Amino acid sequence: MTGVANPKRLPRAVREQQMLDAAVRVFADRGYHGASMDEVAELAGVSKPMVYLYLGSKEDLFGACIRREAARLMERITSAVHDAATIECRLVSGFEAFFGYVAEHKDSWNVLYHRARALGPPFADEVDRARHDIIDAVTGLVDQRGASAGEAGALSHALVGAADALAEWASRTGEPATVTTARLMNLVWIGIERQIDGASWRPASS
Amino acid sequence: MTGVANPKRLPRAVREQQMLDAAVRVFADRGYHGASMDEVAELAGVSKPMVYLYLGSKEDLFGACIRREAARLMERITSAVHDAATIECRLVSGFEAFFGYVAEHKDSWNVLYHRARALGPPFADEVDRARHDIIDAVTGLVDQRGASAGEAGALSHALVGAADALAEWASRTGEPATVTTARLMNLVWIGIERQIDGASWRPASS
DNA sequence: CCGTAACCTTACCCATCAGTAAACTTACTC
DNA sequence: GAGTAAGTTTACTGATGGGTAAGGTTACGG
Repeated sequence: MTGVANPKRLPRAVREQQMLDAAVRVFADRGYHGASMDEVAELAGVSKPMVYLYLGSKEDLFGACIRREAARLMERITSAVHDAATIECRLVSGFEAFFGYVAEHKDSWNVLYHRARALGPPFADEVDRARHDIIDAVTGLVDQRGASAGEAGALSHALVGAADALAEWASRTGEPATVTTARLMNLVWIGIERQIDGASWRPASS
Repeated sequence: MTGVANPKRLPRAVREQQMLDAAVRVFADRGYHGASMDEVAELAGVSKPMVYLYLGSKEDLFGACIRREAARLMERITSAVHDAATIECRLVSGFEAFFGYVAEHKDSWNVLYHRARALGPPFADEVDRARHDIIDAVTGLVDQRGASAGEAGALSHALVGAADALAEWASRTGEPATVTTARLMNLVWIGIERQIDGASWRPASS
């Protein structure tokens, strides 16, 4: 019983959330295959059959974790971007929200980015769909003038990838989200503007 | 016996490479915990005790895979960058080499990027060290004038992260490495130049 | 104060899989 | 063509861990 003290009987909805909290943590620490249902149950302060009763199989549990955490992340970003006028503002708000989320919910980010993405079709697809929702939103920002087909999509992927890497960096150095956002904007904003305007870099030498 | 036909006895050095080939594939497909030594042995066309005799434990085997694949990737990039004069040329050559490698050795990239990175200290450190060698090289390129402390480091992380994401994109669309490289340069080159010159973007609103 | 339903546990089964013991077979040397 | 070392296998063990059966305990409505 090293889990949080749960001396009392609790309603199902509460227990389920506790189990999901524990599961996110264990999956974040050990990965899908490395995690054991016993450990999840223990950390949740509950016996194993409870987990199976409420959340189903290990796959079901992992799926539930992914859905909950992805929804939280998405909600944070979309609500931040919601009331920003210009493209630049939306990008800045989105990045700040993202970096803030990763800093405050490392386990959640770990499960989504490191663990789920590394898995086969059942789960990687789920999280990739969420990722693509973000990328598509970015693409929409960058491609308002309907530029060349793949251009904007590739750019969005690169942008999100850069943000991922910077999030990791920032969570190690502990710098505030606004600073990290400035770094990223500093690197890519002119390139994005150029994409919006249709200009492009040409290879000079090889 | 679904593995490659190995009807004959082979010298140790050859068998070891076959085993590593098989291991890289299985680890790429299933992840460290999901992979079984039986499957590795079968795919290598050999029985399990051979794997243990030649490569040691599962951890040893995974470590050997990581080291071999990381060395291959590093060697390809460094040799490509070697004879390029300007910063711009070095970046372009490095990116092209990287995208080319990922396209041609998906399993290798998968193990290094998705599988090993998602693991705990023993392996993640190993591959992170290789990753940092690359990032440091990029930092050296970008920070030749000795700019502000963290700036160049953060930029390199973002750059490598963007490259990772684009590599994934490129491996899905199948576009040639030169095109992907142009996309990336198009996005970040001006920002990099600005970093080299010491200029910086400043948040305007929000 | 009794029933019943929601909450929760102990104790087990069995498949998978890392790792090994012991022996067999081919090739190469002297 | 004996001797031996390298290459290789079959057949096992022991632990881990997903999943379940059967039953115990608290709350709460009637």
